[in-house]
Amino acid sequence: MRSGTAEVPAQEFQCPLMRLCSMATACAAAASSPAGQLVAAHRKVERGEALFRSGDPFTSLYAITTGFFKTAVFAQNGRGQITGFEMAGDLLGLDAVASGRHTCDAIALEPSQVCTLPFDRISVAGRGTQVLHDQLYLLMGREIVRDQRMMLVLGSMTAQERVACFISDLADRRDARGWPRGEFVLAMTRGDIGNHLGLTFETVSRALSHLAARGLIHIKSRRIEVLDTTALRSGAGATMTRGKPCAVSGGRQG
Amino acid sequence: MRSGTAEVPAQEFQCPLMRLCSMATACAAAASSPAGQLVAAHRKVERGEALFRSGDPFTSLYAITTGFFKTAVFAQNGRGQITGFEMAGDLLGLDAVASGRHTCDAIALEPSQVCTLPFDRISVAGRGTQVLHDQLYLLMGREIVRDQRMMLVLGSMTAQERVACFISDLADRRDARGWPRGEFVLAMTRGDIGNHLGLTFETVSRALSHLAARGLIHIKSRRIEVLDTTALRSGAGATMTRGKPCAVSGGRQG
DNA sequence: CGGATGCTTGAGGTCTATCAAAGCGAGTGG
DNA sequence: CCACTCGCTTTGATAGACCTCAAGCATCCG
Repeated sequence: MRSGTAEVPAQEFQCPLMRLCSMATACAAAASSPAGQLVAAHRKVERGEALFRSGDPFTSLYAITTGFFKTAVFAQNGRGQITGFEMAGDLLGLDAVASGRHTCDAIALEPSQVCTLPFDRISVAGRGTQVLHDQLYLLMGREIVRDQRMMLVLGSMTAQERVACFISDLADRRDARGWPRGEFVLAMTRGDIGNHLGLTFETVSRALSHLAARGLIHIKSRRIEVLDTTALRSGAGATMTRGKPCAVSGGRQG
Repeated sequence: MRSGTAEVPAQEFQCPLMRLCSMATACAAAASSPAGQLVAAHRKVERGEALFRSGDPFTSLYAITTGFFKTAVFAQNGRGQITGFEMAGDLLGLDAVASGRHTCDAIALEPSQVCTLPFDRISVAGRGTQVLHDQLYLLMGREIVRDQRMMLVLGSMTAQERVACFISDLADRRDARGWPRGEFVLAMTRGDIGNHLGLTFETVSRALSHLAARGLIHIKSRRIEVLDTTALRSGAGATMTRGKPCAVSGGRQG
């Protein structure tokens, strides 16, 4: 009920972490405490505003109900790396579980709305029931798998493959939410994409143009149309030199 | 015996996840079940052997007591990416929490020994106490932070910086275990390092040679001696063109 | 001792970064 | 409403970092 009041039914999520939310609510109810105590509040984040920043104390997890975020970690020298783009239905804040402080910035790319989930209360509520813990394990485990997949992209793919993967990943995530996967509008700049993929914005632009020239996608600035999902997903290897079946010596998998 | 491993008591851990182990034991005891039920068994893994492989069903977490592992994820096309090198005191298997199946291979680089922690039993044991859950959250959270830091390395550093970071990270991790951080023997090949860092083994070799020429380290094949920790850690930017304070446009925080 | 595997180093090619300029779009103010 | 500005995008030319190919050496092991 929590986020069911807004006006954009198509692109909005009732409660992105429905399971977690309802679990939490159920737990809270079971513990005879008001549900509102667990799912504290909805918070609006303006475009360009930070939901939290690296170094901020860890208070809550945030479930995105509407909008789009980017998360970025930073090195001492100031260099930054966008570790991911999160959309409605995604969870933000898991980076802070370990140290009690956030290790990345979360910045809204669009006017967004999140559902605040105070972590300590989740913990307390979960004490009675295993379900909540299981759900959190699942979410953290997914984050680990996602990050490792990203390492594969960054470590072993050419520019064009990275961009192709990026687009097809976005499409897949939209699909998983029941949104049209064929066409959409990018919420981030070429610069952001490039940073995320370890490329410059010019290279991203060129890669997109090239993918379009090959007929895999159609682009008009931020507007993307996916024409050949299969080719995109397969990495879209084109004039690739790299990409030998290679490696990881030592094991099998020659 | 290859790299001076075995029979060196200094390099061994009683139980790497001491906290988790003892917690588990305590919990089990509290639940009036034999402790041996939680920490099932110690298992030996030969050099080159897999502790588990991608696709294997998730049964346990593994705490390394002795030895060295590499973990690698694979793409459909067979390309692999080494996501990390794990040493005594590290935990293996968190990749499988989300899906119930392992998403990477874990291969021993040395004769190793692990402590098996059946996950379902941990869950059950944790039902009563929060401590065990907290410990697991901590460990998973650390994995997330580590992976994201690796994304920063892969996405924004030059070859030489990556190698410098790699070496200094190894040194730090040895230090954290009370081992001499100044000199050690690499358990992995140049090829493995290169794969992990998104480079070729030739480039790794050259980068190491260059770092040695600059006096930051001393190398003799696998034997490493760290001479200038500070310079190494600072990324060791040398003839770097990349690496402007740059980025992550969009938000502000120029 | 010979073979195998891994490491080093060199030469040349290629992908991607860098530098540069022009087109486009959206928001602003006159 | 239009000119203007500013940020984003596209595209080109050039340079540089890293990969590829290749040969020689070191180390390990049967």
